[in-house]
Amino acid sequence: MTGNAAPGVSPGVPQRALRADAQRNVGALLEAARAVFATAGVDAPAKEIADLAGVGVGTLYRHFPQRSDLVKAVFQHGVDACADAAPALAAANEPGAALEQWLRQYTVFVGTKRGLAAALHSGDPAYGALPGYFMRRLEPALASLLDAAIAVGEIRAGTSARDLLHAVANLCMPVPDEGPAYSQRMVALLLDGLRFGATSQPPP
Amino acid sequence: MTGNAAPGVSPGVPQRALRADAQRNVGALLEAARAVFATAGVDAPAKEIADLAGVGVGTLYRHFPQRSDLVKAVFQHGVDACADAAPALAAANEPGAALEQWLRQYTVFVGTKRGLAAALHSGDPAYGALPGYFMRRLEPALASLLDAAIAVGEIRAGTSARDLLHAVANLCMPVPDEGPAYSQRMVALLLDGLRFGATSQPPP
DNA sequence: AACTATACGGAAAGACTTTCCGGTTAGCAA
DNA sequence: TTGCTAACCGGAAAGTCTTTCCGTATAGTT
Repeated sequence: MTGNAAPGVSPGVPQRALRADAQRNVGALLEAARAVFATAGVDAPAKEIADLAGVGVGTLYRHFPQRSDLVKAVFQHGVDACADAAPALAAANEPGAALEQWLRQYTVFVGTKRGLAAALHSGDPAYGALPGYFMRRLEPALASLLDAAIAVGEIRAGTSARDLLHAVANLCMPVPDEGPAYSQRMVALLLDGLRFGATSQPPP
Repeated sequence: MTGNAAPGVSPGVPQRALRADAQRNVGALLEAARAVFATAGVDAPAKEIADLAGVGVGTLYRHFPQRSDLVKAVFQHGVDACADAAPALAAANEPGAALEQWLRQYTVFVGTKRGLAAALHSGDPAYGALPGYFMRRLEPALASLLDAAIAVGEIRAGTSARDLLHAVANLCMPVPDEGPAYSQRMVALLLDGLRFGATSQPPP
C-alpha cells in the first residue's frame, strides 16, 4: 500500500484539502439541496439542485456520488445546527424561553424534512446510521435545556428529552393539507402541557 | 352527465364486473406484488412483479394505473387479513393465546412491509388515507382480543390497543442486520411484559 | 358460429440517476 | 510574472424504471 499518511480524520473525508472552487461548490450544493428538499421534497431531481447551485450535475455527483449522500449531508447539517444552537440559546435566555425557542427551531427543522423521515426508516442501509446520529447529537442538546428549565421550576419533570424529540417529530409529520403553522401550534400545545400552571384541565 | 346509475359502490370500483381472465390477473398481480414487496421492498421494479404474475407490464398498469395503487392495494389486503383473523382466533383459543397468535401474525405482516411504512409517512398524498385505514380496521380487532384477555385476568389492563399497535410496528422497524426472528423475539418480550406473573419462558 | 366489448402483451416514450471524458482552472515553483 | 500540472468542471451519453399506446387475442353474448 502507498504510505498515504493522513491526520486522524473520519472515514470518507478526503485527505487533501479541497481546492477553493470545489469548497465553494460543495457549500453551494448543500445550500441548494436544503432549499430544494424543503420545497420539493427529497425526491426532487438532481438537476434542479445542480441548477440552483449554479453547477453541472457532474459536479454534484463528484462530491456526492449517490443521491443519498447528499440527503445525508443535508440532514446532518441540520442536526448539527440544531444541536449547536442550544448552548447559545441557553446563555442568552431564561431557561424556559431557551427551551421554547429551541423547540421552535427544531420544529422548523423537522418540518423542512417531509419525506426525509420516511427515507430514514425506509430500511435503505444508506441511511442506517442517521437515526443514531440524530439522537446522539440532539438528545444531550435538548436534555441540557430541559434540565435547566426543570431546575428553575418552569417545566415539570418526568418527560425525557428522548421522548420529547420523538413526540415533536411525530407531531410534525402526518396531517395532510396543513402548513408549518399547524406544527408550531401543536408543539406549542405540547410545551404548554409541560409547564407548571398550564391552564387546561388535565384528563381524569 | 350521462346517467350511469351504478349501485352504491365505493369510488374507483368499476361498475361492471371484470371479465374472468381479468379477475384472475388482478389476483395474480396482488399475490405477486405481496411476495416481491416482502423480499425486495416496495421499490422493486414493476416488471419483476408482472413477470412473477405471468402477465405483461401493460396489464399491471391497466389494473393499477400507478405504482402507488398497487402498493395501496397490497397494504389494504394485509390489513384486512389481519383484522378479519381476530374473530376466528378468538373463537378457537383461550383469550391469552388468541392475543399472542394475533400479535405474531401482525408482526409478520409489519415485517413484510419494510419500506412501506416509510412510504406511508412520505407525505405523498397517494398514501394519505392509509394510516387512517390501518387504525380504523386494526384497532377494534386488537381491542377485542385485548379486552378479552384482560377480562380473564391473563393480561394486565392499562395499555390501549392503539398504543400496542404502534409499539409493535415501531419495534419491528429499525434494526439493520436483523431478520424477522428478531422482531418476533422483541414482540414476545413486550407481550410478556403485559402478562401477570410473566415467566419469561421462551415460546416454542 | 359470428360478433363485439374487453383485455392482453410488449414496444416505445419519458423521466431520472449515474458515468465518462475533453476542456478549464487553481495553486505552486521558478 | 510565467508556466506547469493535478484537480475540477460541465454536459452529453448510458442505464434503469415508470407509464403510455396500440395491434392482436379472447370471453361472453346473440
